Amino acid sequence: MSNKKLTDGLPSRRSACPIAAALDLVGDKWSLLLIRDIGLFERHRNKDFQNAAETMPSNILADRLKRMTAYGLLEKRRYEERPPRYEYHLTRQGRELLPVLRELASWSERNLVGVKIPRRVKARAGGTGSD
Amino acid sequence: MSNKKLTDGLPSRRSACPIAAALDLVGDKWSLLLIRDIGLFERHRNKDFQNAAETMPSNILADRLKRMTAYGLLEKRRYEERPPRYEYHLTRQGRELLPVLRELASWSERNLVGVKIPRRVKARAGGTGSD
DNA sequence: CATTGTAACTTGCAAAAAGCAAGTTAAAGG
DNA sequence: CCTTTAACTTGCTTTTTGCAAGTTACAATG
Repeated sequence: MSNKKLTDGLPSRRSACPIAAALDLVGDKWSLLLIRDIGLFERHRNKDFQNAAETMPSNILADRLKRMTAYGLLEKRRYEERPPRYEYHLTRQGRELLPVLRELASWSERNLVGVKIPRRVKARAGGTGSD
Repeated sequence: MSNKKLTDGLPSRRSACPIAAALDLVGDKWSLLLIRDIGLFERHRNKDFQNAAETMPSNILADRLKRMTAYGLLEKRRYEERPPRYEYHLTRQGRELLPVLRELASWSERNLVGVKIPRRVKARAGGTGSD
């Protein structure tokens, strides 16, 4: 009955930079994975999202669906009336984010396959000449 | 002398999905903006980053530079010896993220120019047919 | 017609990350 | 010595995320 924090103040732009503006909308931990689920993995329903490999918390899931619907990236459709059930689809704007995801995936496959995440880092100077 | 939290446990992959893996590395609020600063805006030094339009907190900045250097996305170079001064450059891996940023910027320019962020949202069902 | 089941959320509280301001370090220059 | 500057670091507050349990609207079962 009372939306409080997460759904109230939607983010304002940090700057005029288009990259920053895009990240203000979808630059959090989960939004782009939801776009991936819907646009690339044919997942459309609440339960489908919960069955994704990443197990996103249900409150965050609900919030992101709401936010991205409000932004116009997603569209919420009732697919069943009498027990009211819903599914989410990408709008044109949402669909046009897929090339970003494909670039990310491509980068990941080229550069990250089997990347070993270091445990403890000191990050001191003195370039290793990785160029 | 004692790194504590932010620099210690580097993120582990949420899943085997390459998109998720990429976002585990750079899917936070600031990392991609730093890649942008270095790769697109010719900013390389601590102070340059602080002069960016977005005013990132200095502790977060330090942490992200350290993390991304540890990941192999950035390279730290000493450009002056006797007062020790450093600058950061993209490695090949870091540079190959730029197409992702270009896609993001392109999406933003096509879909977000002058987007009015709504103030308060209820996000109820009943599609508006935005497709 | 009470009981169980299920999708789609919502709520409360704890944990983690981000943000802010002030402090530190290593030197140069006066 | 005293001030200045780049490049961080530290302590503390605020915001976001995560977890677990609860709620709502029905359908189906017995």
